[in-house]
Amino acid sequence: MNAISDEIKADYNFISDSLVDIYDQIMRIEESEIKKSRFKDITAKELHLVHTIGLHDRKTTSEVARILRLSKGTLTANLNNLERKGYISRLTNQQDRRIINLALTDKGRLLYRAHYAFHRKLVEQCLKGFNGSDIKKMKQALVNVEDFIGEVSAK
Amino acid sequence: MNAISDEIKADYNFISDSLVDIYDQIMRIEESEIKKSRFKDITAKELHLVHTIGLHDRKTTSEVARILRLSKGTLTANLNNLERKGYISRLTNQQDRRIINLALTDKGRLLYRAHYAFHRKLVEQCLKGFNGSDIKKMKQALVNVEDFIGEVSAK
DNA sequence: CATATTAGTTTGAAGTTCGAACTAATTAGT
DNA sequence: ACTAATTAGTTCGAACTTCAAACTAATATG
Repeated sequence: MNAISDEIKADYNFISDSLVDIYDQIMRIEESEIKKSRFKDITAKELHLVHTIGLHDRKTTSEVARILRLSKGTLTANLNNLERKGYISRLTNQQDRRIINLALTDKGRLLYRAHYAFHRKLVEQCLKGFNGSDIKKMKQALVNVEDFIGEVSAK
Repeated sequence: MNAISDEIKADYNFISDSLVDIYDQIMRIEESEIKKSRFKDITAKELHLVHTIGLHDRKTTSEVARILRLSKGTLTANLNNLERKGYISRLTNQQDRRIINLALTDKGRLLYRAHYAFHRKLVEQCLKGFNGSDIKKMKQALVNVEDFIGEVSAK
């Protein structure tokens, strides 16, 4: 191994180690920020579910379960909690009355937007001082990770 | 809003939306990869704990609990499981016999290295085709996120 | 029209997490 | 030196999450 290679290795290790802890911390901060707001009764997991339902409006329970990789039973339990707290509503599909379409209530949409704004602020801070070509590189890095995930999953 | 600003906005949204799902998927893949190996009895959470103990050798139970932001009771339960499965050992500190120093067993170290190698491969794929200055930008982005987390936490 | 399939809920068991009470070891105060 | 206070880690019970299997209701199939 020469000096340049060692340097790159050190960079990779730095990035790898950084990434591990950052997400835990983001999760924790998201929850603690939300608990400072008017939405005190929401956990990080519930926030994640509200985010998913907001992003995928009026999807069925089964579809949302598949997206989040939760069992249907688990999702039903989570939905009961969020419905009780007034963040989501279950809409019986009139074409096929077995199907429930999930949607956010007004309160749920407010939470969704607050959460989304926080994410956006995080990304803005992350890319502070980056120019167009830097941002393009970042997008490429994310696409690379998605590809890697896809490859490993397919195997 | 002009055209350039809208484009940047779209980039931010793309990055923000990407990030949300990627980590869930990485967690899931880490667990499923590990279950294909000889370490079938390990969950994603346990893997995370083994990683932390490997990274912070011979730290006390309380220190590890603080790092992972788990209660001491929870950590004790997790350590019991990992000790039973043979991945970690508790070393009574001879200077102060209240203190337990945590360490990986040989088996635990093997798991740690396999997991670390997976992380490294992920980072390598992520940064595929990046030059030295691109990598520097990536590091900067991570430092920016850490700073943001620090600021929000301090408030 | 009976049967099979599908969507979602219920249920019970297993596992996780927390925080308070507890035990054992060490340190501080007098 | 002796008592009290503190500290490290464990135990315990309650609350919550998760899953998978059994179940109910609605729709599709042959």
